[in-house]
Amino acid sequence: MTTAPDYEQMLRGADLRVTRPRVAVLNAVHALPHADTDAIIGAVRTEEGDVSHQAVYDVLRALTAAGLVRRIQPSGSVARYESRVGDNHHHVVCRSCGAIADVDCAIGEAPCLSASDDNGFVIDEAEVIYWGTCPDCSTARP
Amino acid sequence: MTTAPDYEQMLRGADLRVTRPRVAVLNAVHALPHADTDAIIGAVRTEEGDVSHQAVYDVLRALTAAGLVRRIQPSGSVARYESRVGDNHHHVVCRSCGAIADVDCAIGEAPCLSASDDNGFVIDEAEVIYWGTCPDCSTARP
DNA sequence: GTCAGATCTTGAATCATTCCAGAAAAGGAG
DNA sequence: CTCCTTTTCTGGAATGATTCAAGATCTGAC
Repeated sequence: MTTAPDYEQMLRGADLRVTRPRVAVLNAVHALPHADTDAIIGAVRTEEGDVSHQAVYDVLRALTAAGLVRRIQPSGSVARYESRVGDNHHHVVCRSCGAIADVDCAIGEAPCLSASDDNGFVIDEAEVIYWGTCPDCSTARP
Repeated sequence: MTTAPDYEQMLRGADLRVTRPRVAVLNAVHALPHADTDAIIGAVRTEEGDVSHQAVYDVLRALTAAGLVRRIQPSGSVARYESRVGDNHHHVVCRSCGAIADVDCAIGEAPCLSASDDNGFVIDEAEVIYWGTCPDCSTARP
């Protein structure tokens, strides 16, 4: 991998206490892009031994609130988490197998799009999900 | 309302059998924009008497597959349904209260956006969700 | 080292959604 | 109009992600 992020430093920077479960979850989210909660729990337990699923849920919520991870949840999918934050990129999701890939945003800063009519809402982010078919599924069933 | 849609005609046009629950669900979705399943079940029962929740779930899935209604599900929300289909419009969602409003798409046809890098995916739709604060919540807590 | 408060553990509860098997109804043919 | 086949609806139970609750443990600051 690239320069290993200093997870402890990241936590302190976000005013979060440094605990083993938190470091393990941060590590898992960085190692498994777009992983769901279950996969993260598995990775954390492999690395750290017993950790309650509840702790993982709590940690993920805290990290999301602190902006250290980003939560995404395409329709029909469970919650997934990724470590790329701050660059307002988007996602392409496979309708067939649910695979997710990153798509860079041309603008890079939120909100990258402006609404034609904001209905009086104060908009701070435009989230784009591209729906389609991934290469594997396209090949399997042309 | 505008000219009352002929729900029976719509169902036949989509090669779906015409049943009381289906007409009632179509009616409810048109009457309650962005309603969740529970609200639709309530509206259907008010109008039609006892209808099992299972029937409503089945009908909503059939109508969605037929393209008569559109299913939307912003992160952290339950499934919601709307009757505007075919114009590829988008939505603005309030982070505070969950309110949803429609936003017309400047292009109008899917996919209205093209990805900077499609990762090999065949993309057929670009779904945009604007996140922000609705007028009510903005006023309540400035 | 001590302490208050944040965080983790364990175990149960909630809630949207789905699965199942049988009963009922719709649409087409005779 | 009546019968038959297929789809659809009913009723009840199951699933699975996520959350709630109470008490034990750990972190960071003094």
